[in-house]
Amino acid sequence: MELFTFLENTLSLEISSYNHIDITHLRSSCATCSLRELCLPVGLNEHEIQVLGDVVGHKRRIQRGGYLHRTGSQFQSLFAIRSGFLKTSILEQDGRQQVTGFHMTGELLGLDAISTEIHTCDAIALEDSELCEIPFAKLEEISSVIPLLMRHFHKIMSREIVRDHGVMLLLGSMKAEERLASFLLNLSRRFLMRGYSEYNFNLRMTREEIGSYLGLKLETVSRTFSKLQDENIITVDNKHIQINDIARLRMKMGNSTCAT
Amino acid sequence: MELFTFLENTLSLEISSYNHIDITHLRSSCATCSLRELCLPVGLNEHEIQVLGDVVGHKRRIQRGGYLHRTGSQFQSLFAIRSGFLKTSILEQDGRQQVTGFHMTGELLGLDAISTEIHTCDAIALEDSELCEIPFAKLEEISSVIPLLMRHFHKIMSREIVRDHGVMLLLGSMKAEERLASFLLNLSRRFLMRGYSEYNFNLRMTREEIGSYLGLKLETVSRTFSKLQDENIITVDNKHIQINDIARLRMKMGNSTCAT
DNA sequence: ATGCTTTATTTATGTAAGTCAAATTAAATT
DNA sequence: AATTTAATTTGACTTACATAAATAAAGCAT
Repeated sequence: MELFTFLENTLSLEISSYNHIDITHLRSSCATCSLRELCLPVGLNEHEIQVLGDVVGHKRRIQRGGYLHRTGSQFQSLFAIRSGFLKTSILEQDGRQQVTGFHMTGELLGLDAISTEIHTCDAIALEDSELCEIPFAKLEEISSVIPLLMRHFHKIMSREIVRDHGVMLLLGSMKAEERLASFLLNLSRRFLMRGYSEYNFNLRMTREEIGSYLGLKLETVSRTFSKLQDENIITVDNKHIQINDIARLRMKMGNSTCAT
Repeated sequence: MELFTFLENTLSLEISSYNHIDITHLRSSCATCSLRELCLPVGLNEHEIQVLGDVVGHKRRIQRGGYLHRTGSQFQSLFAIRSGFLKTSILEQDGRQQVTGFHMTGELLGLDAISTEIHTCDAIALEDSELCEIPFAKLEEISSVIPLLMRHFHKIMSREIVRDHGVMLLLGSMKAEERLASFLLNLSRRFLMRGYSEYNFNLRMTREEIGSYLGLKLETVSRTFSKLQDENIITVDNKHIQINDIARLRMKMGNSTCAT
């Protein structure tokens, strides 16, 4: 039951009506992580869950700093994050780099590679991580016979598009302070959804990686952190962030037009 | 046969091996536009094409300035652009706006709305446009029985994610001149793929809309156009663009590190 | 511990792009 | 064709962020 609560938070979906599904036996298996994202919230029956269980492949461990996949490598599987924290980034010929996302437990990696069956980004673990491999061909096969699974998978892809559009808005029209406020509030919410504190957390990434994601230089990230700290909105201790006044942090994000 | 060439260009896919499919009878029907994007390149058989034809709903005309859909409205269908030119943009409470894309013939709109079944952006015609409605529920239904269609649809969604990541790179790390060069080259390629001149085309959007898409102010867009014109790389006559030296334009885009 | 490397902070200075304002041109409307 | 409205261009000025360089702290191995 606790897991249901967790899932409701993580996925922002109503699953209370699916209490009849016994998922306790899945807890300890690798299937759990992918099922969280892929199957559970959509109310499959016992049989369907079992079918889906078969899709989930090997568990994979990646050490901090290790690559899950590199740009240009062949795509075969999606990866569901069971635990840990990863970044994805694209690298241009000229050395220009852009972090395209930070990813945590329950999220799905590899959606960009479906297009050409070649990975378009590097996925690097920012802390030791565990992933479940989901062979994509199998997933598609099974989607054909479990409509709700297909539907849910489409929603996951669509959600990624919506997220990207949000980042485009951020990069296209926000100032440094607003970007950082958005970023912190986004992390805060995601930690909360996973049962961690929304006010106290450790950043897994460097200032440079934050900067790359937000379209800022690391110095600007650092300076902006300091500024928010001076205003007693947050407390920064190296990688540890404490949000002291989430309301004011939200205001920082909200009205760019008012901000001077 | 000419249509095949067109499709190969448009979709960057090899369809020459599917010459056995007779698609001439589809030409004049509304189905054509959606089939272009959805079905043809993946080599369906006659029967499958017919099944797919049933998915395609009404043709819809939107006048210049008209809305295809608004943020917050209920999602039911994807729309394939049969002709015309549209923009999509998201609008925040505080008035901040971001153009998330410009869309032309053969492209598919509405993917972002699958997630919540509510449109997350406005879609506005920048010139009189014709669209084919594709009820999404039907599309999913049929995907179940035509694996190649499902596969292709997934690739389309994935391609949108890849595109968005490209825009994130642009917004996150390029200078005004590089952004505009990228933008023009992107348009150029897309016009070429549709059989139009790659060196001469008319912009359908205003400087302000370009600026919104590229994270720049309209004055900066205008100034940068003028600068590229001074260097004889392009000729700008209001909305008409002529690319005089595509190689140098590519260089403008390429090496941000070298550019001073 | 000790040094060595990476990461983070801080300050001063420079620059690309934003802002404001005004003139010009094009497009829409009557 | 006349009038209004919107779009574009250009110049002068300001600012937010980048760049650069020096310092400090943290992580990691020896």
